[in-house]
Amino acid sequence: MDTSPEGPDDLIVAVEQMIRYVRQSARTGGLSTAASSTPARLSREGPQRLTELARAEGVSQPNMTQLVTRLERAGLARRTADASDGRGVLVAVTSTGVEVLDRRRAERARALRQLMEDMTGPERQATTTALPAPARVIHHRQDTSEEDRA
Amino acid sequence: MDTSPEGPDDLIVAVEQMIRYVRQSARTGGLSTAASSTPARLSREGPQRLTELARAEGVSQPNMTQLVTRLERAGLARRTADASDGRGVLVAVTSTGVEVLDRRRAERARALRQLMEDMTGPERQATTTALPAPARVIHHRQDTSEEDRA
DNA sequence: TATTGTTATACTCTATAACTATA
DNA sequence: TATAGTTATAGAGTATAACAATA
Repeated sequence: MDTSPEGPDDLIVAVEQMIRYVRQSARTGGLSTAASSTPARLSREGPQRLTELARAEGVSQPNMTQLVTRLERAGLARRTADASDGRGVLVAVTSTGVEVLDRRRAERARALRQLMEDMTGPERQATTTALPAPARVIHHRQDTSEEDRA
Repeated sequence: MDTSPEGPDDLIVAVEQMIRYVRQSARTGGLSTAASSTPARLSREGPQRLTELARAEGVSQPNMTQLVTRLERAGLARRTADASDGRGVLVAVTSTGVEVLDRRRAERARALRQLMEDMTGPERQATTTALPAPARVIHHRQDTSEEDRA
């Protein structure tokens, strides 16, 4: 029943190695994946409610509370009161946060570019073509399950 | 000097999404990446010294001490004294550990297979071809830097 | 009563520094 | 003195449960 000759095991190993590599490269910028994903979203989509953020990032509300506290301490994000709802807070990225994001993005891009320079032409070609595919499928899958929950 | 039309940013996003997906799927088995990588290595290569393990996994010695302690508590690994060196310990995977690894491997394979079923034929083809390429380059890069250190 | 956010608690994963025991 | 391993300490990142404030 195997669709691919090598079986999925090789792919899993490949993905795990890529995970390690990217995580290490990401750490160079001083931010973990969790710590950078939220500022990135805030910079993309503007200030948001804490609950909304937690849901969007797929983490628990207490987790997001802590994460935002850490981001605030690092000067990357800011809490402001929500004028329309006394219970809520709005979380926004700071200008420092945006700068750090840009720097980090550049570093990761450099790491990935260097990785691809070490590939053969066909490998590079195939990678460029293939990599967005799993992402697309995952994205679609997540959207669908969110609709299920709603 | 961009080699690819889309630029590396799209690839980074793709990789990050894959990381999240695989991490979530891996968690299903009850073991994090760190907690499963070491038993996997032990099952592949046999019992090893703690220091050796730490170096191979790229973590600090205290980290490995803790990790092995957790694995022992979970019944997945075992410490034995090294007869030839009173200071050392040998870490081995248990039969339970091997079973859990197998189960986990199957679960991940299923997740990945399902992911690939949602792809178009060409996407699937390209993914199978491309995914091992970054892994190969990363692997080579790690080997080289280890030689540098030695 | 339901929702928003925080606090309390606990566990994994990670690191560095200090320590113990053996070589 | 150098090496192997553990303990101490600290911080990120994650979760659930309990709580306070507001709607």
